[in-house]
Amino acid sequence: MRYDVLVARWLLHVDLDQFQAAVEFRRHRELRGLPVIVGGNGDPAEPRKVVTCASYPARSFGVRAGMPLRQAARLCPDAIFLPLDMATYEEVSAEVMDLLRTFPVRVEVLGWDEAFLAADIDDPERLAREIRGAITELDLTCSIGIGDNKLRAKLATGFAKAVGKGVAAPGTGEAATGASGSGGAAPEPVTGDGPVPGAGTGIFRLTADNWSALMAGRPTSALWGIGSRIAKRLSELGIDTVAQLAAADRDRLAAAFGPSTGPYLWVLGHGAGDTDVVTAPHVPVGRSKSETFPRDLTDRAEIETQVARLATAVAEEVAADGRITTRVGVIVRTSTFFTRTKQRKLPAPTTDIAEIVHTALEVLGRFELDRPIRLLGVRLELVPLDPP
DNA sequence: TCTGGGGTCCTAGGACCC
DNA sequence: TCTGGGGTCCTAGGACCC
Repeated sequence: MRYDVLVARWLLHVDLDQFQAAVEFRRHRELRGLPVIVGGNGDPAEPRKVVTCASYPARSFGVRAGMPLRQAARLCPDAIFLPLDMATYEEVSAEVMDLLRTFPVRVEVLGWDEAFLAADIDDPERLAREIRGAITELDLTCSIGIGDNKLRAKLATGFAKAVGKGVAAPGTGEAATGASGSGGAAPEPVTGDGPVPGAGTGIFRLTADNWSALMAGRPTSALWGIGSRIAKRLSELGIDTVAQLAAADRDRLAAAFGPSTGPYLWVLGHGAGDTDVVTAPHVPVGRSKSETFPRDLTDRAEIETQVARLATAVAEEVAADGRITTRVGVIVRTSTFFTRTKQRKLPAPTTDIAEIVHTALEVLGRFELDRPIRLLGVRLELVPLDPP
């Protein structure tokens, strides 16, 4: 397979708005404009299930992705709760990606509701408007960030997202809630000098020209790749803003974060980044299956049964994909939310489901298992595919 | 009201070998 | 009864992202 890595003039980041909720609105038009919350089995009373996507009206009640469903139900008692429907989201996502590929761009799929596009054109805003129009035809909406690299295009989308609809601009402190379609509280995207012109209109351009003006004063966590932990460690070094990160000493960052991560953080501060758009389908390096149980497990036999079940399920999926397993890992999370992993390399790569299950149980046997267990998981690492 | 599920990549330490 | 340094493989954990 040939990789398209031609230098592109513009990078576009296309991000579907409130994706899972929007998919539900497509088939339940009567729900449009209502507070809809998608997550779990659609039962707000179910413990240990969380919000995957909340419609904008639901967000106005403070409902956020990653929040327990029961909490969402308290914040927004009149919300309509719907179960996750992975198969449909996957179908709609493929429909959107196929549509994007009809434009004169190269498409790199980033998730169900996101893609990077590389375009060699003169007027990226015009292209973005055309794409938004086409997406509307699918009964969906999207925001589009335009940048001179992927990082800036991705961050531009944050400025593009509609203000006041529960979606934060970059740097408003709403880093990674851990779910797609997540949006934070919605303060005005400001730099300190007031609102950003053009923000919230669905399309926004962020390049070297306006990088400093828009990003310098924002917290480091506004950057794609800096989460709360690294932001905190940077803060301990006296680095709180993007401008301070850009001005930081690279050797100092390397000493604090490692020879690869340190300099990478410095690069992020400058807004530099990749421009490669890889159109080749993604080949996963591993596959896992995990489950948080409604009630903690304490019975050893039950724990073993569940691990065997998860191992069987994930091994069958891997086998169906024609992939070969090299390592078997087990994840155990206790009721205290302590998470531990152990893994073992197989003597030889295998497709044998019984051997994988047996190994998972062997790995499980190395855990203490002296506390109630809330989650079990099995992860398989796979032999890389031969290059075509 | 406690905190989902599925991924990727990086770092660090110990074992082992030369 | 010593001592070094490099390279690679393996595991555990951390951090981030959708």
